[in-house]
Amino acid sequence: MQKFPKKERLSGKKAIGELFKKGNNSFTYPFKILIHYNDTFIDSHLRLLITVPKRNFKKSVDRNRIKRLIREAWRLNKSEAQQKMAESAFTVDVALVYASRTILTYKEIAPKIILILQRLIKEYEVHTTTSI
RNA sequence: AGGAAACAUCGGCUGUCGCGGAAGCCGCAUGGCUUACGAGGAAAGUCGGGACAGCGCAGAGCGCCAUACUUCCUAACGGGAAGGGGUUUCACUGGAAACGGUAAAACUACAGAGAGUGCCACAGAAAAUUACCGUCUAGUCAUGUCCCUGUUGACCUGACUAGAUAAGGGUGAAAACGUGAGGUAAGAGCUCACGCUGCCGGAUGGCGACAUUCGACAGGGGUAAACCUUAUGGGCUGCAAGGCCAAAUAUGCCGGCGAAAGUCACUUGUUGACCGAAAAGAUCGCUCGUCUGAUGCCGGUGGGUAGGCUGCUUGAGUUGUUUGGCAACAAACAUCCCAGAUAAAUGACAGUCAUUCGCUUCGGCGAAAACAGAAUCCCGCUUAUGAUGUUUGUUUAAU
RNA sequence: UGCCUGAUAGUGUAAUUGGCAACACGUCUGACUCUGAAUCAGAAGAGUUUAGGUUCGACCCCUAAUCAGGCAA
Repeated sequence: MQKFPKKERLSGKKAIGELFKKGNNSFTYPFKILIHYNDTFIDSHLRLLITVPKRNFKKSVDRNRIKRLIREAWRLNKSEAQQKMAESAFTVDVALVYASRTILTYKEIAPKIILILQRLIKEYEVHTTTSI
């Protein structure tokens, strides 16, 4: 099943503030990526936040479309990462900030998301070994 | 065929995977399954107006703000409908001219400039009860001419003084009713004829704005999207309003804040209490009024929390028929329940069928598909928009 | 969500009862210098964010739009 319920989405002023304040910053075109490891388990093992800045896209139609495409790509490809993290005792928060100024199609976005998820798995393995 | 206005609709179906709340079922529970439903005409701008909610009643006067032809519609509006007046354009037409008449189209923030104040650059004599040049009359002086040589004759020209006048002075965006005649020392609506405009009164038509007509009077520019006058309306704040629950905490720190006249008490003074209502504060501003008024109030600063439920979607509602009305719209009857998210759902991929465009070897192939995304709800306005269809009237061509 | 300001040469600012759009820096040309900078002289560069209206006349007044900035919770 390739679902994407509410629990796997990051929400709440406090959690988002924490993520943007303490998260590790990296960049993979066209996304700016923020990752933060919570010490305790909250709702789900992997939580995602999608952001499209209003500065680059003035019309809410465009912002909505980009967010929907990213969410769709994430939903269809996230299962591997979720399986790896299934036994851990903490939660990984991820924020994707869309940094391009043009609207990409689904066929362009999907490979990038797959790439980002693979990197995420590698980073996760490093994090677990060092922390233990 | 072109362009205009109004209204309606924007992709359909199948498959695979998802999202949101609702209802039902299963489960101790996290949850799972099924069913139907799930963006717009502008959801936008936040420009008007309401509903709803809260605020130490919101009251009076002044100020402030908004609106401004009439009637009607509406819950209300700065919105809409119908009508009136005006402006511009074009055609025909009357007249010597000034200026009108008829018909059509487009536009119209359209109360008052004859209540008051201000302003009108440059140019022009003058920009608003004018007077520079000019024109005319009278007087004084000077020069000259004439002859009847006058104490002080007549006339021409010039200067000065006192008055009359507003015809002409070609400027300007705008010039003191227009044209013609009379009249006069010169002139002037000073008078007359024709025409124009305004105001008052009467009559007729219209609910009314107003129109037509008669009489009398007047002819003193423009600007109120300058101040203003008149009339009407306006309490303020907004669903992040407001209510409830949970969690957390600090009556934290700094500054400011009064008591007239009077009574009582004893510890007789920077005392306490009563009465009273001052300072201060609230009500958009000011004055009054009202209310609060000491473990209190006001201002500043700082700490904690920042989760959930409700408000929340059944409403000036949708669709249809009939009736009334020129229309906006209203009434009656029947019918239906039709989004409620919260870092924020309404989607992705594949195929196929329609629509439009281009190329066609007429088999097809390729491409495109506007403006744009609900956030308390509703009625308007404004702005952005590619098509397709229907209706209406208009222009051109043909019959 | 609800409000409030502003928009003028390339840049920063002026422009008052509504009457010729101004100043500084920058740019360009010339002079000075072996060359450059500084200095001196001169020139160009806008029609006032856009559209409509009021007025004889609009940066200024009114209406609508566009863009930018700010405030409250």
